[in-house]
Amino acid sequence: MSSLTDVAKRAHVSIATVSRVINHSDKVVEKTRLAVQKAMEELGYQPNRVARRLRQKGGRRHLLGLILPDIQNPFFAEIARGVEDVAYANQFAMILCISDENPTKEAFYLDVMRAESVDGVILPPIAERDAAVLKLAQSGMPIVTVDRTLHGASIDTVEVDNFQGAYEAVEHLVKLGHKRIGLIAGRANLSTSRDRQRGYEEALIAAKLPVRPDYIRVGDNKQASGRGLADELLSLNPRPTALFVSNNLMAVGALEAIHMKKLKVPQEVALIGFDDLPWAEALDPPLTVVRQPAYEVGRAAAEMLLKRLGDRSLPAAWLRLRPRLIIRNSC
Amino acid sequence: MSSLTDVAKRAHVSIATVSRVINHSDKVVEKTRLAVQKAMEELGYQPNRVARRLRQKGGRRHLLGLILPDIQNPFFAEIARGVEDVAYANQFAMILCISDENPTKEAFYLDVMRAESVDGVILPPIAERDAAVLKLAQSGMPIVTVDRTLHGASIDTVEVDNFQGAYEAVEHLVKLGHKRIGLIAGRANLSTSRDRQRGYEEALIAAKLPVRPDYIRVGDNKQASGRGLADELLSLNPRPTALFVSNNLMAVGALEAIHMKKLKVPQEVALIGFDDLPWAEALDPPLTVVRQPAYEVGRAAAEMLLKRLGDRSLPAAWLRLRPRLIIRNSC
DNA sequence: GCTAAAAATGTAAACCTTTACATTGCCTTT
DNA sequence: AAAGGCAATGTAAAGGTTTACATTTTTAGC
Repeated sequence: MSSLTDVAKRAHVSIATVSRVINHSDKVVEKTRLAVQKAMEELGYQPNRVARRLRQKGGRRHLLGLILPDIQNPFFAEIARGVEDVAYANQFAMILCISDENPTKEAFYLDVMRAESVDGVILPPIAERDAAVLKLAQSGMPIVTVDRTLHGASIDTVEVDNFQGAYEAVEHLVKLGHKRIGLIAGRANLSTSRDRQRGYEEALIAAKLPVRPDYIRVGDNKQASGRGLADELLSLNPRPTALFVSNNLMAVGALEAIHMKKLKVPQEVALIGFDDLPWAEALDPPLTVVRQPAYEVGRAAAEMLLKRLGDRSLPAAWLRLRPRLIIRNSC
Repeated sequence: MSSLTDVAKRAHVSIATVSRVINHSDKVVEKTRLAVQKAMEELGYQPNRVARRLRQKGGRRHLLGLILPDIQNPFFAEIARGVEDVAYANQFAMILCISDENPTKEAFYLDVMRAESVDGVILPPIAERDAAVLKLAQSGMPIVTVDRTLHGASIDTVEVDNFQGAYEAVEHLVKLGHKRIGLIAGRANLSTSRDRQRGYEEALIAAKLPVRPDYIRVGDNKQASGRGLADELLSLNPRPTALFVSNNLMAVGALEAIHMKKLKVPQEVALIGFDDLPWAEALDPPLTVVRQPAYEVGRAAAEMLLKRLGDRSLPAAWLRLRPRLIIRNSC
């Protein structure tokens, strides 16, 4: 692996000049620049990003971090695509780490981000008060939170109107005549879960329907918990005629539970999930969902981060995107 | 951000000693070690990974790269989980990049890996002869290829017996009495696609059935192409009574096409996909698939890489895992 | 208590950049 | 023709770590 020194020797100039050619090619006279470029080419020289980052303090390192709680959730995967597209278009590399909804792991990867000195980090915080994220933000690392709200600091944020999405979903069920609507809520301690639950409750209240605590179960956003809790809800007497499920994976789980109980969808149970799935059409039946614009969330977050990198003094931005109810055949 | 020097000063020792405490705490006497650890704690010291990597040449940098062609494909996402679990258990950070099946992008990220000087890289090569990967491998970077074979170098590999999986799938269809079996093959230029096609053909030949070129379509592994090609195949006259689809996303697409044509599965068309899906149970109908042990592929690859990091002189290892036919209701 | 060996610790160079500051060389002005 | 100014280039330090080698301290054997 050739270094600056090798190039400098070959081009008969100093390393400073080579460095200048690489970075701000202005202060170098044409002839020298060409000689250096020729030497770089001949040696197949590639700047060492590690050394560069060690030296460079606040600069653009063209590296951006994304920490996701669960890569197997298509919602997050779609966010990743959005971020990546913007990053790549701007010659930024995106490195992705998986925190697995595990605070220790998140802290570990936040530290990796700091230590690798990425330019900025995008992440859905694991908890509403996430000390590790806050600490990194306070240390001056540009951070954009997505999907979930973080309390305790003013940080760039892109989120979706979860309340609205849930409200519309439940309203839709009400309009279809459902009076007993169950909720499988998402992990507590997540702003999204709470907002969706609030949307559910308010929609019921607006329809003058009772909010029955026994119709509300709290899951962990995983498929298995959706299955288990749907099973519980559907064993109730009288059982709910409709279920609103607060996340995509749990919705699939609920569907499995319904199939296991051999109930007909939507005749015996209606089902609405939060988050779309690329194969929602192919499910049995095609699933009605509240679609979050996940790709746009990712794009917007990356753009926001890039903007902040350009000007650190910008006030914290807050973008709230609107979800959309996609009606298929499950209710 | 405190540095080695700060810790050294505070503990009244030299930076070398501090470094030793951090790395191989053997050569340091108990008392000193405690003093250093105390100082580190008080200062909240965290080693600077960038500086560390700059210095450390062949050593363990505790950073490992994974480049995946498509994060939205659950198969790859599952591999990522496998790799991540092993990495994390060994205090390695895993950084993940998305090449999007795009050679330019792959080359870009390979360069990022080199430049960030990760300890090693795991990836399914985008093409069978992937010059960029070969070049990086030749430069001494430990590489483990997964899922797909790379020609032109002896490199650690973890793959799945694609031939066998496809053979069993088609054999199963034959046993059920199907005589006209269509194939939606995967992207050309991928070893997996070819092996699966070979399995399909040999199974037909073994059953003394003709291999009809018009029953074979080549897709790009994306959902949309599965939909389109299934539509084409099912418009043929006589149309195939069964489809074997060479990847999960295309299988979902095929399912959509079948639904659009209002054909009954499995009565009118049987369907088998390659790669399982976490929600295959909830599809209409639950999809029969050849399940690849993706998680194990990831785990094995990471373990292989870690092993190689321990001893560079090891001969290239080659692990072939067996897929399993999971019979559900689509045939 | 002295010496030699072993163990612990310290010193300084190296890794590859970037960049402040110094130097060189050329051009313009009087 | 000399001086001053400016543009181009060079020199060297710094960034935080690891590590070969040098030095100091401890231990053991007598």
